[in-house]
Order: sequence, then C-alpha cells, then structure tokens
Amino acid sequence: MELRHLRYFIAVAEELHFSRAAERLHIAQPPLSQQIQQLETQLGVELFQRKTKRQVQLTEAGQVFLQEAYQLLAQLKKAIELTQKTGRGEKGQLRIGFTSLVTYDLLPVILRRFREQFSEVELILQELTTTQQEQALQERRIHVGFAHPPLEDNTLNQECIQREALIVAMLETHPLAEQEKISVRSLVNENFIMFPRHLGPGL
Amino acid sequence: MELRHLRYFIAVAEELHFSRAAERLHIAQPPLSQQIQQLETQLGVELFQRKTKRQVQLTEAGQVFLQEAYQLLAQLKKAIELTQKTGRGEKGQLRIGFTSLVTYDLLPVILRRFREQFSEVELILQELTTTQQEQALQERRIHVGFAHPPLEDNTLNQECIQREALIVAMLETHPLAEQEKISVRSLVNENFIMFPRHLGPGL
DNA sequence: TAAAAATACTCCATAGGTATTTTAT
DNA sequence: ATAAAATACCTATGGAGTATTTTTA
Repeated sequence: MELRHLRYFIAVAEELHFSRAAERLHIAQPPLSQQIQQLETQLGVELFQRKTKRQVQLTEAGQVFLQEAYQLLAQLKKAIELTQKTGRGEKGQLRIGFTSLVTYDLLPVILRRFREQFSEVELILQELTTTQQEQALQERRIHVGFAHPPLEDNTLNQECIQREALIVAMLETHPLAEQEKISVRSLVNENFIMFPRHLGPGL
Repeated sequence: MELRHLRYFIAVAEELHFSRAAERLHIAQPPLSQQIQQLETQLGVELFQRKTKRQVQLTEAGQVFLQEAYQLLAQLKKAIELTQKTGRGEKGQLRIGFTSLVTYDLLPVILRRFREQFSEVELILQELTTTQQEQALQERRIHVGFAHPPLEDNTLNQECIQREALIVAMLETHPLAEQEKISVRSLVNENFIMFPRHLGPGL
C-alpha cells in the first residue's frame, strides 16, 4: 500500500462518484477504479458497496477506513511540519555555553529576544570558560558559546558582540596612583588580584 | 511523498548504512540513495549528516522524523487491522430485532455465545414485532431479527431456530375441556385472550 | 587501496491514459 | 438513451538495476 491509495480512497469516499473523484485528482476514471480495486484486494476488504454500478456507497469497513485515513494523513502533515521546524532550528534544543562575565548584562537580554522569536526552542545553558567552550564546540556538546578572545582554535566562527574596557584598580597610596596615564608595561612587576591564568589566558 | 519513502528512510536510519539498508529492502543501493534524496528534497530538510560519505548519521530533524515515521507505520498497521476486523464483522455494531416471545429463553443464550466469540462487536437490541422487523431489515435499520413465521416478504433469508408448541388453555368448566383432542377447526367460534392481530398475524 | 555513497545511464514495471463494454436508470 | 463504472489494452513516467566515479578512512 502507498499513500496514493489513501488519497484516492478519500477522494472517492467523499465524492461517492468515481468520475468526479478522478477529476478532482486530475487523473482519468479507469486508473482510479483500478487503484481502489487494488487497495481492496490488498486489504481483503470491500470498501464500497458495488451492488449497482450507478450508486457508490461506503461499506461499514469503508467508513472505518475513511476515518483512519483522515487521521493518517493529518498525522503525516504534522510529522512533516515538525521535521521541517526542527530542520530550520525553530524547534528542538539549543545548547549554549557562557562565561561568568557575560552572565549579568548581555546574556539575559539576548536570551529574552531569542525566546520571543523561537518560543519552541528549548535553551540549555552551561557555564564554561572560554577554553572549555572551544572544546565543547568541537565535540558538539554545545551549539554556541559566549566567550572572550583570543581563541586558540581558529576553525571556529567567531563574532564580536561587545567590547569592554579593562581597568586597573589600586590603593590611593600606591606609587602609580598619582600618574594620569599608566602604561601596561609599567605594570609588569606588580602583583594582581585576578582570574587564575587558565580561566582567562587572553588577559 | 509515499509510504515507500518512510519505509526506506527507516531502514537507512536503523542501519546507518545505505548498502546494508538496501540489502535489507531487497533493492540496489543507488535507487535507495535516490529515494532518500527525493524525500529530503520534498521535505526541504537534511535527514542525514553527509559531511563524509563513509559515515551516515541522523541529523536532529532526522531523529524527529524517524520517531514520526515509526508512529505513522504503526498507526497504518492498526488502521488496516481495524478495517479488516470490521470487514469480517468481528468489530462494529450488530443491530438485532426481536419479539417478546424470544426474550426470556432463547435470546439470552444466543447473545451470550455470540459475545464470547465476537467480544468486540457491540450488540444493539431492539424489541420489534415480526412485521416491524421485516420492514427494519429492508431499510437496513437492523442486521438480523428473531421473529415468528410466516413472513410476508420472501426476499429475506429465514431459518428456523426453534419450534414451540401452541397450546389452548381453558376453564375446566368449558364444554371442550372434556375432549382428549381438540381440532383447530372446533375453536373457530370461541373467544380468545391473545395478542392483538397486528402483533402476530401468523397465529 | 578498499569500502561506501553518489552519478550517469539504462530498463522495465506499473501508474495512468484511451477506447470500449456493461449495466442500471 | 444516457450516465457511470468496469474491462481491455496501450503508453510512458519513474522506480529500480548496472556501470562507473568520487571520496575518505
């Protein structure tokens, strides 16, 4: 059996008239009769009352099959739509990696906008360092990541979405506190309070 | 799209190998590749990851479609079985007409045996006189009837399922009460307590 | 280089068309 | 007499086969 049989059967069952059904299906009447006969043979069931050639009527089994056929085609339609939505990324899961820096300001705004547009996508968030994100992307454990440059792996697509100033904070009593401008070079021998190196190798 | 596409897709999705899937389907590998491509084109969705030609893998959309395809074929199978059962009269409704005479003795036994054999058939009972049953059968309002001969309509199939004695009851003081045998003819002028004529014209 | 999918083509099975017959209004 | 389904037969689309190429592990 093929879907063709279901489609043809529905047409005949609705029209109760082979010629009109054939017209609706854009085929000739004889092949339609043949396909219906084929369907009946395969099922081993009479779907139409054929006592008289002039009056087509559904048998009890035919009525049952009609309802089933409707359901099947409706379910097929839903299956196709669901698959297409998934294919276009409008449905399913989006796994996101992010660093703590992006948590407070940027991420909530982005996620809110995304949810508005793709309400059927489930967002799965995971806090990861930049290097962990690079690895997770390679291993397909996440789909996108919010990280900090530079990246080790230049096969990954990257895009700058925000620039942030890096500032030095120090006690007023510190020798450098009096200067208007402080060069990065002049900080070389100072002690820092900051991320462990492995969390932010770019700094 | 045809059911063929679903069947082929399931085979490839399960084997994750076009050649093996083709073998399982008893067709050659190239037509299988073609049919899958056709399916993907019609859906407008990639179902398999084809980065490398050596390793076939389902996309997210493919995984969704696989589950849907399973459900569709399962539903089709159920639809066919249901239709066949209905066609064989093992499922559905059986509308039965019966006279009051048959109510107490015969009908309960018959119905009990029928229900044992065809548990999925819903029995719809309707008390009708013999003539009403003849009409109901003609108009397809009932499928079978339990009635009393003779029938007016000899186009109906009839079968004798029980013979019952017809007896005359009378007072001991009645003139005929002394006779051993009473001919029907001798009752011709008596008054009877019995069904109205229209309920049992045969009597 | 071996194994697997994709292409390119060829062929034939069968879906669909045309002509005709049957049958019931 | 007419309209509709069935039957008989023919045509041609496209599903499936064969041969070959491409690709990657």
